[in-house]
Amino acid sequence: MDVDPSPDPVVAGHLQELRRGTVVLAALVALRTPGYGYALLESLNEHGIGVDANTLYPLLRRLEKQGLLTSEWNTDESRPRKFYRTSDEGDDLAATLIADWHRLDASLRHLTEETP
Amino acid sequence: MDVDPSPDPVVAGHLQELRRGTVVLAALVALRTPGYGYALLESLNEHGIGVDANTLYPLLRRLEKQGLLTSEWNTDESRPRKFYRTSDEGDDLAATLIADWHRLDASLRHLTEETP
DNA sequence: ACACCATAGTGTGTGAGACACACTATGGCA
DNA sequence: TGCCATAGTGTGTCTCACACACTATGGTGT
Repeated sequence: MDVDPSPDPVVAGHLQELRRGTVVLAALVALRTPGYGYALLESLNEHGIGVDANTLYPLLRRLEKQGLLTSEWNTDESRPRKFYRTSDEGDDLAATLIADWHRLDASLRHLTEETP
Repeated sequence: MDVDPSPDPVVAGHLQELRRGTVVLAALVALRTPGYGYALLESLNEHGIGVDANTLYPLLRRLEKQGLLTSEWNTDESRPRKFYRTSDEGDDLAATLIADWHRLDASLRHLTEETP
C-alpha cells in the first residue's frame, strides 16, 4: 500500500513534468530569505519538493542570469558559500506563478468535475 | 486591468514550464469521455489550459504510444476524425498526477506561509 | 462550378531545460 | 591522515514544446 516512487519510468516521467515549474516557484519563494544552494536543496526535499542537486544548481545559476535571483559569496566563515536572494523581479514572477498555479488548479478541478 | 499574457519572454517561459505537466493531466482527464484532437484543443483552451495545436497533436500521439490513450478512426461521418480515449493505465496515471498535484499544492502553501 | 477558408491531422526540424555523470575542493572527525 | 559530508562547477544527452510546412476535406460564397 506504499506509494512506490517510480515503478514505471513513464509514470515517473510525467510526475516529473508536473513538478518542473514548481521547483522554480519554490526556489523563488524560499529565497525571499537568503540561503545557499545546498541548504535550499535539503529544505526543498524536506518540504516534499523532490529535486536533485544536478537540477537545482544549474537552475539557480539560470535564475540568477535571468535577474530573478542575486548572489554573493559569503567568505566570512571558513567555508565559502554562495548565498542567493530573490530579487524584486523574482518576487514579481513568484506572485505571477502563484496566481497561475491557482488558475490552473481551478481549471483542473473544473475538468475533473465535468467528467466524474 | 487585463492580465497581459506574455510581456516578458522570461516570465512567459516560466509560466509555460508551470503548465507543462498539467496539459497531460488535463488531456487524460478530459478524454475519459472520448474525443478528437481538434475539439479537445478548443475545449482545453476554453477551460484556461492554454495549449497550442502543434503541442497537443504530438502530445496525443506520445500518450498513445505510451499506452495511456487509445485511438480509433471514426469514419462513420463524412470527415474522418481520430478519436482518443483514456486507457485504464491513463486513468491510473491521472489519479497519481492529481494526488501529486495536491501534494505539491500543500508543499507550496507551506513554503509561502513560512516566508510571508 | 470552383475558389477559398475553417477544420483536422501528419511530419520534420530546432532550441531550451532537466537530469546524469564526472569532477574539484574543503572542513570535520575517527 | 584518510575518509565522508558538504558545496559547487562543467559537460553531455535526451525529451519535449513549439514553429513551419504540408496534405486533405467539407462548407460557403460568387
